[in-house]
Amino acid sequence: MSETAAPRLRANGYRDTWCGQVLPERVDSELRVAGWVNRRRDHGGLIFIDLRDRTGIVQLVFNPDSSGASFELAHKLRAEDVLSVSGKVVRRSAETVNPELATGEVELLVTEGELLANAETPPFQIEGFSGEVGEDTRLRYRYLDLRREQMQSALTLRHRVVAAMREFLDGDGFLDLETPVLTRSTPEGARDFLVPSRQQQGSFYALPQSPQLFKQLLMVSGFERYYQVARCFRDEATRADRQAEFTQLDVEMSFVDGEDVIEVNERLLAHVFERVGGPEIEVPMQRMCYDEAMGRFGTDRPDLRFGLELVDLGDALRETEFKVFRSVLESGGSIRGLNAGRREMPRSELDGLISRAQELGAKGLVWAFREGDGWRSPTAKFLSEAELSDLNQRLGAEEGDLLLLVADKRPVTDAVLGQMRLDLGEKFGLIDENEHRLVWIVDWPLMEWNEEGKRWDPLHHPFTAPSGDFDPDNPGAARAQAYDVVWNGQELGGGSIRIHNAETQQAVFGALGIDRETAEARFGFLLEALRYGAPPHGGIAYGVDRIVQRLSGAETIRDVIAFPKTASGFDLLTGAPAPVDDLQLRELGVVIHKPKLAGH
RNA sequence: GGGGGCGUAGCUCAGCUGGUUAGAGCGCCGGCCUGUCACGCCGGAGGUCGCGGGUUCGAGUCCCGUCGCUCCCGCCA
Repeated sequence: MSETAAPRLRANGYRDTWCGQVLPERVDSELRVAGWVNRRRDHGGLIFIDLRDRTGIVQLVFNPDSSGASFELAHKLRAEDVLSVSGKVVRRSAETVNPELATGEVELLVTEGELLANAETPPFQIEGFSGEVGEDTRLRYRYLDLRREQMQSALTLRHRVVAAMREFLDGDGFLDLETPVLTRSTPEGARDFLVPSRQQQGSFYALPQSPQLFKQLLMVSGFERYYQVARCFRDEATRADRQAEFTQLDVEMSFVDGEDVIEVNERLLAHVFERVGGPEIEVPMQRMCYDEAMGRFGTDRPDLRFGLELVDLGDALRETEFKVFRSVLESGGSIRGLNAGRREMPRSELDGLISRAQELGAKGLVWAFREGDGWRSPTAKFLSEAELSDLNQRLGAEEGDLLLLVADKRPVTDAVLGQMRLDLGEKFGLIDENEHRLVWIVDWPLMEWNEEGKRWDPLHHPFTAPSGDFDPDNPGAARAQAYDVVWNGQELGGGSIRIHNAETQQAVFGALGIDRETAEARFGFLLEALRYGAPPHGGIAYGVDRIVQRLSGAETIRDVIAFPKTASGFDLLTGAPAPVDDLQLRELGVVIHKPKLAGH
């Protein structure tokens, strides 16, 4: 259970030793331990209690001869009662050693015991139950769920990760500085959590989506190297790897270029992984251009542990008679595909792939098995022999290989095939869980065209510095001084060099469709600060929860957060969010038009 | 906002094509038990089948609505 050495204990009336430290070298010594009753085995004339604290479990033995009055106590003990006992450490006879237990060679022969607290029967068994308790029950009684060894380990690991981050940054001259949690709403990006102001009725604070602007201001202020373990808030739907409230390691440095930031961060990651027993990191880490990542994997966070790479097929179909492909190519779209390898797949599963492709935004999916020089596929009859043979060649198809093709606008083909590649990689067991691939994604576009909104959106955020001069008339051509670090297909962190002069910042705002007045109203303080001597600066932000999730092997981010919320944002333990009384609302000047009572 | 899955004892689940008294394992309670470690043995209690409505002679089962949990899509600069 222990992830760190237990701290020294001052001997007191309750205990002088941790449960996990009742080890063979203590045989014959008298000691006192305290903890929770993990399990009791009452044999009538002999009672065994497994006593648990955060360091582990030790077996207590009560018998009428040596335990005296505490024998009667032991008989009444129930699961999760809190107990302090003293006694003598004795070696177990060879046949009663429990090799499953770190303390299994010894046991504590109890002479005195004190019941510190009675426990009601817990709603679920803390230990010794092989099934998986439903998550809502776990969250409703999270303080009990957290007693489980798995959760103790996860949160201890989380502590160690954050401690290692601090240790590294402290040693490298970074200052841990705090920034406000009550801040200003910026309507771009994710929805803000708003906090009504009592003193300025009708006005609202917003909880920060990140400390981005404040850390830039700290650079203007000359702190040069800053970090913060910062709680961030986004009022968006949650996912297995997303919570509305999450923790970020936020880092910013002055007088640096992208290489400097990457160098520091490679050392940071190597240090953290080394400290917590994560996979070894080779420095310098692999780098991949954004365009290459999109081209080969259809995503800006590629999982490099397996192949199934995407292939451009448009050139093989320039002259095609197949109307579907033809119209896509004529309207500037792309045809891309991947070779899933030699797979048997019944028709029902192939239909499932089509549904999945449609769910991901494709209009359809072409599947085919290479057969001779051609295809076995419903689509084969629409394509010429030459085209089929060319496609087979481009996809590296061998006899029987399953080929998947999507025709659409480039972002759609990438998104669909990129996700299907991951689905298939998992389905076919192509991912070696022991392999770890970290990669920097570099050379990003600064902006991408938002077809729906008919405007340019930043790929990172509007404060990212362009590479070289920025041409406001051709924003799509601009590249960004940005870098994301990706681990096995998950983004651990992302950052950039920031714009450090007001003119460039204005020009970028302009290209993003934020006019001068709006920019002044929302970001005037930043533009102003940039005019007072801002050093070149940049940094990065890491998703702490995701890093810990990965390191612990947890299925969801919720398993490494002490008190997470459900998918719909409820805290099942406290009942938040909850209605407030009218007086509070009146003081805030808030009027509720449609009171929606929580169904909790 | 949309789609899928789930909701039956404290927990994890089974419950067929609608049918008579809704089951199992664990836990819990009582008894017995001096070497167990998922202790064992005997006995027992425990159910608003999420909630509301409908169909039916009859609903855990079918239909509609609703609430909750979860996964996915949208969203997440």
